[in-house]
Amino acid sequence: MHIPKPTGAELEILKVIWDNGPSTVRLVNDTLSQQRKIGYTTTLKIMQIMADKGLLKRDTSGKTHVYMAAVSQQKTQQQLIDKLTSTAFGGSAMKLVMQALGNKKSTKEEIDEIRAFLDHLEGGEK
Amino acid sequence: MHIPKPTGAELEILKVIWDNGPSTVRLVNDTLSQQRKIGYTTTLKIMQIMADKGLLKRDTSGKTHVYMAAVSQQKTQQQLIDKLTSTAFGGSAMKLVMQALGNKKSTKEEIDEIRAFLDHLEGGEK
DNA sequence: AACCTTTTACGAAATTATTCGTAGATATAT
DNA sequence: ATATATCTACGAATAATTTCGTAAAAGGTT
Repeated sequence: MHIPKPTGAELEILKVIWDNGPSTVRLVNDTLSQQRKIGYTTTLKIMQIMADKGLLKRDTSGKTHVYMAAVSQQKTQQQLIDKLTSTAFGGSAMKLVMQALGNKKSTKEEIDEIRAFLDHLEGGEK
Repeated sequence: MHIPKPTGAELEILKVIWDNGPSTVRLVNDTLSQQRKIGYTTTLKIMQIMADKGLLKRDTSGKTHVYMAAVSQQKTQQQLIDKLTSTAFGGSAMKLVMQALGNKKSTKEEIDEIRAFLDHLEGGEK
């Protein structure tokens, strides 16, 4: 089965669950409600849809269902980066990286961190 | 006036115009048609909407209107990166960069290019 | 048991985005 | 000038996403 890319609202929910671990609709909705106006049944509905799509798994043994992520944060992030890279950066991840670095005030620490990361990357190459 | 973020179909069209410069609906549609099935009037309609939104400007002096980008590729790319950063990377552009670099086979040349870019960045700091 | 609260299920409305058919205008060719 | 092709304008159909009202089920409490 192919798991589709999460929509905007779905991504919001995934973020809450990635941060908090397995969660009830109540917790997710309380968290989202701090950011924007959203009804309980709206959150419920989207989470049900996500379970159908395979984005979430759920434990329905109790009265209150517990939902957990069925897709990893990392894989999802990569999926989104790939999409953005191909749609807006002509397929070049490097261009995306440059753009992300360019318009950003970076501290020396952050820059050094990336340098270290590059060294590590290069070291890992055969 | 606030110019909204382009939708998926709008971004496709912007890309064609960024690549080719001021373009007619015909050219844009011919280009998009090579990638996927899309009717002429669909392309026309979206481009008209984009002009209304302020994403495109158009010269209507001739019979065949000529559309040009009203938003720069760079600014739009940055806007998309910012969105992705905030929605999927907890606001950290660095995390996004790491992720983009990490799951990517990079050549030594590309890595060196980024190093040079980092040096330049650091040099540019006040 | 009768009541109150919380939850799920369902369906449909509202919103946003995409698609295209049809009509009328404008130009080009014969 | 009539026919043909191309273009814009307009409106509406379709699709995808987000929203929430209502009702029934499940647990709690008294």
